[in-house]
Amino acid sequence: MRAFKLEKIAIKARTHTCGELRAEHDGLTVTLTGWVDSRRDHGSLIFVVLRDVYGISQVVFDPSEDKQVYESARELKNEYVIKLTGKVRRRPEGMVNPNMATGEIEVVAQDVKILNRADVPPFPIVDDVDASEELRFRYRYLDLRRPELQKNIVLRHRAAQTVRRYLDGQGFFEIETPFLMRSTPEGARDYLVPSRIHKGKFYALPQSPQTYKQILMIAGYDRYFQIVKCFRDEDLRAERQPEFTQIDMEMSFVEEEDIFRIAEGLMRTLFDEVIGMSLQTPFPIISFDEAMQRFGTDKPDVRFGMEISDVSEFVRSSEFKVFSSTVAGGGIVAGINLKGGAGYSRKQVDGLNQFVIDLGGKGVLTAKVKEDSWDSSIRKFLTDAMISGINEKLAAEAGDLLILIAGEKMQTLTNLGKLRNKLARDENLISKEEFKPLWVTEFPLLEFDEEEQRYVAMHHPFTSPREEDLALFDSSPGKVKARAYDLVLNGYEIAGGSIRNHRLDIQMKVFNLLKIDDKEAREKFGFLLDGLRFGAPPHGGIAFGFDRLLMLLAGENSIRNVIAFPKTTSALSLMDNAPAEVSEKQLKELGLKIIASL
RNA sequence: GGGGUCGUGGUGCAGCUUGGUUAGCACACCGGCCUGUCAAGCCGGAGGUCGCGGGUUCGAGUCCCGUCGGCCCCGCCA
Repeated sequence: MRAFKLEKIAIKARTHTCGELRAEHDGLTVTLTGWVDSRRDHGSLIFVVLRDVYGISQVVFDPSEDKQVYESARELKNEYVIKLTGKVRRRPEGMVNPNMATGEIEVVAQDVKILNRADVPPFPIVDDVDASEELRFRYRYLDLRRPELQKNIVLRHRAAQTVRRYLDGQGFFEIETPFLMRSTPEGARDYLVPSRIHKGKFYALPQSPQTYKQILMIAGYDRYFQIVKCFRDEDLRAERQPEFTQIDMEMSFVEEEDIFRIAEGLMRTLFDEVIGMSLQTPFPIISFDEAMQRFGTDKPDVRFGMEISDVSEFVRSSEFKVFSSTVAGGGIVAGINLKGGAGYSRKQVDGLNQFVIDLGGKGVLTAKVKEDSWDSSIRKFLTDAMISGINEKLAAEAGDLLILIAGEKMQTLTNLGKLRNKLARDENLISKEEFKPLWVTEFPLLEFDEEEQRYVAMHHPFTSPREEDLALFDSSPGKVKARAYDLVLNGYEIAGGSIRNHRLDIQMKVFNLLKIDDKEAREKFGFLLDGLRFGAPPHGGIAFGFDRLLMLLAGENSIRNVIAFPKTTSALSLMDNAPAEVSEKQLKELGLKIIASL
């Protein structure tokens, strides 16, 4: 990839790129342009490594070849931009560098021209840079000059082209949707844009093009896609940026399986063409309930085991109050088995306990499994039958560490799920080379929001309920399942979507459950509701988190390393200092006034 | 909104627990030597007042409070 040939670029200033010269070019006179990567001065022999985005080449300045050119090389410093002409020759016996793509040859300098000088950079332009991320962000143009990041950015380009080619081949049309749209209720906090022409009114930047793509289906475009920026004004994480890119898709006349096949085909093509890895399709499917039960999360990492087991049945009548009363009160006792973890020290076990307490739980109870019994503070409260039951359920063997949590069902499972991930990281149970995608389906349509004291959509308010659950709408809305699905890869949600409501009556029923009355629905989503009245086809779609997917393809653990200009965890851009104050004049034009910042 | 952690020459770190000599090391940088390096080597040199503000103290990089910023996590993210 980095040995791109110059003939394809056709720039007069140079004849070749820094990455393309090989033994076959021996004897050729070439001109290269690029940045000085390093200079090694041997007194009367100077080596300069020249770099561009395509690779690096070694240049030799030899006074016995050309005294004057040799003298001018003494002036070269790191990151100077130069144009260099010289003769390619095979390196002498024993001097070949096998770690370098161009290591068989070197260029004997005949002429060098400094196109621009450079100050000493604040950090070296090398792959294993140890500069802080803060510094790298401030000088992002230098950071982006590092081969490692250039590789990621080029990988991103390749992936985007692959997406376009694949989806075009599947009959999708790429259609742009507005960035300036109206703010809608539900979901994430919007980024707002004040209107100058209509003072006091605001546009919102899209959290996703959701309504537009549904409108496109109603308009008959059949298959739509877009590689598009989305904006959410929420707090950041290693895998979350305030603006991020989605591969957004929507299709008419489809059911879940149709979308799975397209999404799987896209994944296969991406993994094959971008990193040369073949994925097995179809991907396995598990339900939301099963994911929660076995992994304590709706985005399980299935590259390792350590699954959660519910052991409530064994301790229901235990003398240990914490267990028996939890189960009696409708809660559960569940646990995971850290194979070979019996060697954990008191301090390590305390650490696990504190981890769960920090998550808002009550802590953990542990048992070190011995040949005939347990080494545990709760041993004395449990009968032999209880212990062997739990042992069997958790597949416990001597030398294992069992970690149990008692409490409300969802919280217990969730905390065990987080503990499971933490332990896998701590114990290095995760293979870096492996990719294990799976579909998670049968999500609840709604979840109860304690803060707002009402149901909110788990996916989004346009998601269709399952036909067979319509009867539950009035009696127990919390039990209604949605026709929604997530694609999970190695513990990351990399895509999510649903079959949408194309029938107006069902859409209105969902709005009513969300406590959005007819008037508000009409006001906020009138255009979409009207559209549903004029011949809306059944439709559904999915959106991939492009940055997250690239992070996994590139083997990075932060989304920031696959985004050219990312923001910090406090949503700042350290290079250009956004966000920034604006002039009085600008505010006045917008009819805005800043109230004292708190 | 909350928790954790970090902030010391250009860069990465040590020093902080037990306040007190010229704040130490490595890399980078500058000068010199060196014809086969590719983490080049050898010799020499310059460069910091410890994120910022306040406090305690005879005395603060070191203790306390606040604040700003980076990173990680919880909440949040349909």
